[in-house]
Amino acid sequence: MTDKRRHSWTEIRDSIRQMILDSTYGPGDKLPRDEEFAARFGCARSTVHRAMRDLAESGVVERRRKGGTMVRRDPVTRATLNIPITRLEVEQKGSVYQYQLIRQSVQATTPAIMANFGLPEPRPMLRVEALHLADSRPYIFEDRWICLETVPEIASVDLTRDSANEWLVRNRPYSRCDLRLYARPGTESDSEVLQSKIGDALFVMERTTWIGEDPITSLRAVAHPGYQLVTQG
Amino acid sequence: MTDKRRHSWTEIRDSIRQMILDSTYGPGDKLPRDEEFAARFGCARSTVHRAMRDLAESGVVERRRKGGTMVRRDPVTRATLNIPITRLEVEQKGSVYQYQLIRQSVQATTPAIMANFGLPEPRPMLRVEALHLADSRPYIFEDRWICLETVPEIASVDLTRDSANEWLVRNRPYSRCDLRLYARPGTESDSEVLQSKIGDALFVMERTTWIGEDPITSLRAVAHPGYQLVTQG
DNA sequence: AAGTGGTCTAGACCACCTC
DNA sequence: AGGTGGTCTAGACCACTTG
Repeated sequence: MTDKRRHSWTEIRDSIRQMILDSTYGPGDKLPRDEEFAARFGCARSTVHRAMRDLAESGVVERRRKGGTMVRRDPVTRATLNIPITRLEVEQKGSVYQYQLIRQSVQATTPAIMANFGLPEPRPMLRVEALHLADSRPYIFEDRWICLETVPEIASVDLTRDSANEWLVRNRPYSRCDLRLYARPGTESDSEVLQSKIGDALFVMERTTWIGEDPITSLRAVAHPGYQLVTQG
Repeated sequence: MTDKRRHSWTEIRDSIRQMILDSTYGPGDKLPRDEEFAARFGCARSTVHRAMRDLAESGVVERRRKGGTMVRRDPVTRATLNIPITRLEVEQKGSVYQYQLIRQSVQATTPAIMANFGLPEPRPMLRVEALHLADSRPYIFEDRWICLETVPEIASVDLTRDSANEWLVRNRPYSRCDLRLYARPGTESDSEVLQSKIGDALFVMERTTWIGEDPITSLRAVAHPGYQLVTQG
């Protein structure tokens, strides 16, 4: 009796991936149309589509309407970073979380922030500097700019109690997020808030978000010495 | 005349997301079944499914068979890191790429590497230390361990010519990848390969990959001072 | 203009998990 | 054991983009 089990999209994805590794289809080659694959595998076109979407998301192939499906010339390793709300990150380590608002004012954007957002002209935004603490020790210092035109409600949030980080994550979805990670030697002003030494290697995360074309927030988060960003996928 | 346009899954996703932001459904709440939503929106269940899958992938909801769909209590920001082959990263900046093999030998895994892989016992692996250069200047130094049982073919690759980075990405798919990012002060041995100064803030990426349960490779990549990891999504 | 991937439908069955 | 999400099918139409 023949195996009448239906083809699963993961099987089909793995078969196609194997053909790519086999060099049946090399970098830059055009793959057969979904319909063609469906006929070969004896499954529905939508099942091939599901498999292809997975390969596209993981960076193995590139798809274009009318253009077809190509094997990517430059394979990439894709990793998903989960960036939790800082309070939860601290609490999940079993530490006590505290938060301190350091400064808050409306200022015109600096050239660096304008560059982050891609704005041609300066714009007044709410600048918030705040410190997150774990077990009463500095954990992350954040210097954040929030666009008042896009997020007017932020003006009525009591930022001495609730962190802008948490309020924004819970209340403002974003459609685009730029991220920049690097190491930087600690400065004198870092040492004041983070209790670090001048020259310490500090881990910095810069994040800028938009909803549609409208800027939401741009922030630079500087972590205490020894901080690690971990992901598993 | 009524609008007969079909509902798109993005519209439905946005509607559901809006209800969550509206607190129609709060953190931890159970959402209606997909079928129920389909009836309300007047669309097929699979369209609701498509919308829900997107919300689940972006960390807004959590789904379980029989358990239903819940609004996540702890919203997370998810960002996808694209980690290209180092050669391409250098070339895309318009620089000239070079590669130098520094050391290569079979050694028993150190406790740190065993911990990365979750191995209970030491195991012989190929250790490769290599330097990637951009315009003749040190770019990234990598210290890599490759499991000879999982990747026996690596023994026949000429690692003086081709980087293990490139060979593995092109030839070995992985099913799991752990990533750890942090900043570290430069040591004396860093300064030898990276032409950095002792105490410089260096950006470090540690990556460990498996295929199924089998270890593939674990590496620590130390970047030159000033390196930035950038993503856009 | 036409070919390709993207989406939507309606229905069926399956697999997992909680109840 | 039963309810829920996950998958698969077959078919249709749509939208993008390239030849």
